[in-house]
Parts: sequence; C-alpha cells; structure tokens
Amino acid sequence: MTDQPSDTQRHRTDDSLIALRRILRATEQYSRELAQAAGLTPAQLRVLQITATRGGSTTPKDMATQMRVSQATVTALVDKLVARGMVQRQRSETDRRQTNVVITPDGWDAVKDAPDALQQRYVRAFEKLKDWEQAQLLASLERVAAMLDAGDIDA
Amino acid sequence: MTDQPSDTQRHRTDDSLIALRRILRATEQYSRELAQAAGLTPAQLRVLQITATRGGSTTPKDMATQMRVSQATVTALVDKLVARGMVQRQRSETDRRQTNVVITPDGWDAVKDAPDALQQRYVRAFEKLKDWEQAQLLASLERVAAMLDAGDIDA
DNA sequence: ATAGAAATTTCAACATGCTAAGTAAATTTA
DNA sequence: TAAATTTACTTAGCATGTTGAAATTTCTAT
Repeated sequence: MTDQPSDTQRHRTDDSLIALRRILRATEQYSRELAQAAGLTPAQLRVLQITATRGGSTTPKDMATQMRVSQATVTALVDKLVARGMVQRQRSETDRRQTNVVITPDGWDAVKDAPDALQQRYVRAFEKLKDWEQAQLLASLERVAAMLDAGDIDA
Repeated sequence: MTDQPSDTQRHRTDDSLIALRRILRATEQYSRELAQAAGLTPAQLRVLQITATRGGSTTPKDMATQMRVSQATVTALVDKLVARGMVQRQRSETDRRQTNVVITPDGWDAVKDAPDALQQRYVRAFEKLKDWEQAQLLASLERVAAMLDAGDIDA
C-alpha cells in the first residue's frame, strides 16, 4: 500500500496498455473487413453466427441477451437479414408469442464463408506457436480477461 | 504443414479466443460507462484524449490516422466537441489548408476527470501483480498484438 | 500562371442502438 | 370466464458514428 510503483513497473504498465489497445484496434478493424467480405455488417454477421450456433434457430429474446442489446435492435438486424434472404421468421408453435428466427441455406453459406473475425486472423498464427508458448499465452489472456471482467477490482 | 492440430491445441485456441472476446467486451463496456460519466460519448472522448496527448492541439488529418477513421468522421466528432465547448478550431498560420483543433480548459477538465477506459480498470489490477507476472503478461500481450497487427499472417 | 496535390468540410446515406409506445398471445386472478 | 397482468415482439422516432463522393481552399511545382 505504501509502496510506490517503480519506473520499471510504470513502464510495463504503459507498454501492456499499448499492446492491449493494439489488440483491440486490430480486432475491430478485422471485424469490419470480414463482415464486408461476406456482404454483411459486423452486427448482422453476429446475429447470423449466434443463430448458427443455436442450431439454426433462435428467438429474438435469446439473441438480445446474448448480444447484450435491446430486442428492438435485434428486430432491426433481423429485418436486414430477412431482406437479404439469410433468415426467416416463423411463429413458434409451442408459444405463439414467440418468433423463431430460422437460418436459410443462404445464411448457412454466409456463416461458413465468414469465420469469426478473430478466428480468421488469430487462429492461424496461434497454431503455429510452440506448445509452451500457446500454454503461456492462454494463461496470460485468461488472466487479463479475469482482471478486466471482475466487477470488483477496487482498491 | 502436414501436421493437424491436436485436440489440446484446438482446445487452447478456442479458449484463448474466448478470453480475447471477454477482454474486448469488458473494454467496450467500461469505455461506455466512462465516457458517459464525463458527459461524452466514447468516440468524442477518444478525440479529446488524442488531442490531449498531442499537447492540446492537432490536425484532423493526424486524428483520422491515429483513430483509423476517415477525416469526415473526425469532422463530425470535432463538431460535437466544439458545440460542447471542449475544443476550438483554429486555422493554421503556417499552412492555411490545415485546421488546428485546440483543446479548451473545459476540454482539459473532461480529460482529466475521465482517465482512459482501460487505465481505469486495468492499471490497478496490473500493478498488484508480482514482478515476474507483469513481465510475462506484457510479453504475451505484445506477442498477441504482433500476431493480430501483422498484415502478413498468410499461410 | 496554372495544373495538380493536399487538407478540410459538406452532404447524402446507412448501420447501430436506445426508449417509449403499441400489438398480440399466454397466464393469473377474481 | 372475463379482466388484469405479464411476456414476447414490433414500430416509430431519435442520436451517434461512419463512410464515400463532391466542393472548397490553399499550397507547390513547373
């Protein structure tokens, strides 16, 4: 508590922040490029991917929760995808309040052709690393994620 | 080339992707909260911060490059900040094609009160780590950044 | 001088995301 | 069973962020 950070520490803190920002920026960038290549926007692609991982069908409710946006936003995104023929809306049989968003063959193609933004760039590089390097990287990333994720980083 | 990734490798790849996404999401989240606290939007805050680190004055060109957005976007953001009295525009004396975006006292206050999104959450946690942990984390982050940043990750 | 390059802004269009209000179906309750 | 409430979505309207193309102003080099 009484200790002040050393110069080395300050330096490392700065450097790790810089590295983190590079990671974030690069990811954003690629996310845009990728979606563009698929003729979609990043958000639309995310909707499609979530639907795909749900076996090809979900509800707006589920998506809103997953994506952490409002249902209204999901509606707008689904509208765009419907217009592009990537998904269809179907009233649920079991609970007719619900709408099922079902992915179409075209939708499947789009998902297949547009692997996850990070995946595209990251996986290839990661898999080239030596075993111990992978293990260490993973540990570090999880540590950082935990540091940022925790709601209680208070002093 | 001929080697297929092992199960362990695939698993680690997936896990590191998950960790990365957690980092991204957490950062976005905090970024929003922070800017909101300063009465600004994330993008506006970024503009202000870049101007601040440039000594309080830059050109739109420089900002566009730094932020990796178009100049048109910068113009729009600067408009907002001007409207809020955070920055001013001044024709450059040396090259009258250029506009200097100069931060105002109010702008300085906003920057001071709203430390960098990552900084806010990350630095405290980072500085609590043991020396060797910091060193390792830094090395890993720089490695990942290099992996993602490189334009030539081709197979 | 004059053509071309450079730095900005303006404009039109779109994407994202939110809130508030509205519709429709299911569930609870009186 | 009829009314009230809850749940699941959609609509409408608004603010922001982004971009590309065109217009403007100001250099720069020939």
